[in-house]
Amino acid sequence: MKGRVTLKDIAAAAGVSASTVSLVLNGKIGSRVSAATVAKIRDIAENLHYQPDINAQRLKGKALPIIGLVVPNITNYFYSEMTKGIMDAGANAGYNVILLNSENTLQGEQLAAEAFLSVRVAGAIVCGVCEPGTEESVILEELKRAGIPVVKIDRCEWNEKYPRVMIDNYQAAYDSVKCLHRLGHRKIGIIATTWDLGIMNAREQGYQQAMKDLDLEISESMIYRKKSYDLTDEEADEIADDISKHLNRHTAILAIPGDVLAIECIVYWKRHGINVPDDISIMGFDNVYMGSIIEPALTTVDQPKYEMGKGAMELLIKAIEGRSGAKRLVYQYQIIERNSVRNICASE
Amino acid sequence: MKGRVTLKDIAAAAGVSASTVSLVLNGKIGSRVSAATVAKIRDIAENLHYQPDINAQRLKGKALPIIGLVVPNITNYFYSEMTKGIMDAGANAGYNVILLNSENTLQGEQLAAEAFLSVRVAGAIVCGVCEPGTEESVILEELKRAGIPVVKIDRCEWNEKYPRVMIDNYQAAYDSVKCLHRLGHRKIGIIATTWDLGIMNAREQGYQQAMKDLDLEISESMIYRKKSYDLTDEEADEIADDISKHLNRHTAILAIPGDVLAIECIVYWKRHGINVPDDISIMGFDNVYMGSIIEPALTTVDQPKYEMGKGAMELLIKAIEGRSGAKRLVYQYQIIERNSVRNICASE
DNA sequence: TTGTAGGCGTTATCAG
DNA sequence: CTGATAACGCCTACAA
Repeated sequence: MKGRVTLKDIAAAAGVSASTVSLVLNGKIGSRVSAATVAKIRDIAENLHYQPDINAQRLKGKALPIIGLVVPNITNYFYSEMTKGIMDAGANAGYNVILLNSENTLQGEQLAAEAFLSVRVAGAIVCGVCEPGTEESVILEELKRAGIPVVKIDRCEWNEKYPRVMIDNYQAAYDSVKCLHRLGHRKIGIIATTWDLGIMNAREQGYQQAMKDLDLEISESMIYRKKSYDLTDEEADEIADDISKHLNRHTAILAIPGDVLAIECIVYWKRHGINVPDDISIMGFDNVYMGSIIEPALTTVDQPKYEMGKGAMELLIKAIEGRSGAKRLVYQYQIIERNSVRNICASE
Repeated sequence: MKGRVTLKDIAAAAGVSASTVSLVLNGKIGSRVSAATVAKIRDIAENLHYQPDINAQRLKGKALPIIGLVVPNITNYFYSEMTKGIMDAGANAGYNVILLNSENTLQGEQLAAEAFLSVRVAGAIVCGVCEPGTEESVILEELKRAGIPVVKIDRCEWNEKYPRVMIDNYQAAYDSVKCLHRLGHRKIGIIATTWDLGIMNAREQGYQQAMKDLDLEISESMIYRKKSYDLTDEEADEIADDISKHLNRHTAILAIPGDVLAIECIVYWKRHGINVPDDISIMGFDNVYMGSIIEPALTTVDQPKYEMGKGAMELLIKAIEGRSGAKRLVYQYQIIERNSVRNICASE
């Protein structure tokens, strides 16, 4: 006794066959079923709280109204906001979301791919892992081979074959440097990563190019690198500490891994008596809610997370339904100037 | 051509029947299939990246390894942390999670219930809505009637029939008042809600009782009520503003709806030149990450969100597998003293 | 040691 | 107007 109400139950209650019930409930009656029967069936279905079994429907060729989503970590506001956009756009179109955290791990992403394959999701949205290896594309290929459309979001290469949703990370970093420059900064350091991630490389290149174009000098000592993928671990403190020991090297730091790391630095510096932005300026990336709360409020590059999520879902739905969509959706970023960057020009 | 690899494909490739493949892949061979066949089948399955269709498996009576989860809003750190606990515990046991936001809306929860019914999830975890009405239980009853085990989390009554995971909200609020009292506060106000929510009522009663037991006076004017469910809207500012206009009424405020609201107040007060904790002390609920970042750092009641999520999932799995589990899992809260509450005793 | 048959809930096709 | 029937992919008896 599983309690689920099936077509048969309704058929039995209505004294008709299951196929008639199916016809009625799917509205596929060109005035072929008597009005009385229709009413009775609808009524019973309502009373019994009938919900079609989408698994059985899928067996008959209908796509499952479920899509898979992998993000590194749902606990991070950046991804949860994005996820909400995805879910909302999905709900509008009747799609539900199976959510998985990859923990920035190839294995996590592999597990997600397997789950998606098993579930026979209608499509998948992937915010990829950092861990290097060609295997990531292998996983995506697997989904593709199985006929599951994939849309990548945030973490993707500017040029690649998968449909993807992103901002122009290169240009955003470029503009960030220009912003710092406009505020009078000349010695601009960067917290970069060792991650094998297109968007991080793009941001770093944007930084390099901007520095070059502005005739500013870069030395290796101004480039700090985050190795671990966790933005709030001891390594964050180490980097913050390292920077604080060389305050003369730079007046401003661009934290390209994102706001969470920038915030971690600010917190660390505060604890150690280093003033932001007087002793050091810092600029983040992503525009996370916390950045507007912390003191000083964080200057950052806003990514329209929610909208990007929505866009990704809409793109995916197009792909699922066989309509062609864009190969690349580029959203506008926006530099939000707050108080974590000192205006050197003004103060002199 | 859907691309999915099925048992048949493997059978064809191996030159055996589908049932043999099924037997082998399910390990149900008491030395009944030849080692060579086994090896061949395993090999082919591997190469073809075969993943069983769990929808088809479910039709055969096996429970879907998918559970449903409704939370008010995944964007809120409290719920995302909880969600992570649920997902992690689920992953350990092979369960995936379909996530839905209710937006604190009965309709949202209804939609979730319908989705869960359609998907035939193996079980559901519900963090209920605020909106009043008996309908919530109707929805849960619907799931139950369909044989879908339900575990409630965070938002539940102390005494009710559903298995549930929570802290002792009454006692936590009671202890919060005692904490404020110990720090020298006597005029203690509260931000309560108008929501029809057991946990909020419990917290409010805990506050009332503690005040009584400590011989402290309560006047209606010390009780502010949040009506909307959104903790960061204009109403939050209105309440903060209202409080700021009557600083003589109270030296401390207990924000029982949660940290997010408390933080909103602090931000508002800062913008308006009111000092926390010198002009007013405030204490939150939940222990959200942001609370440790904001200045002054927020004194609050920690709920073990991640562990509660894990516990809920483990409870649910027991229910799914027919093993009996606890009816109520009560986790320990912990008062975390930071700097948003002034120590009046020390400063005199 | 392996194959065949039936059925899970649904839908589509074809009879009645 | 309505009912059988087959099929989707898988699993389990049972038959060979």
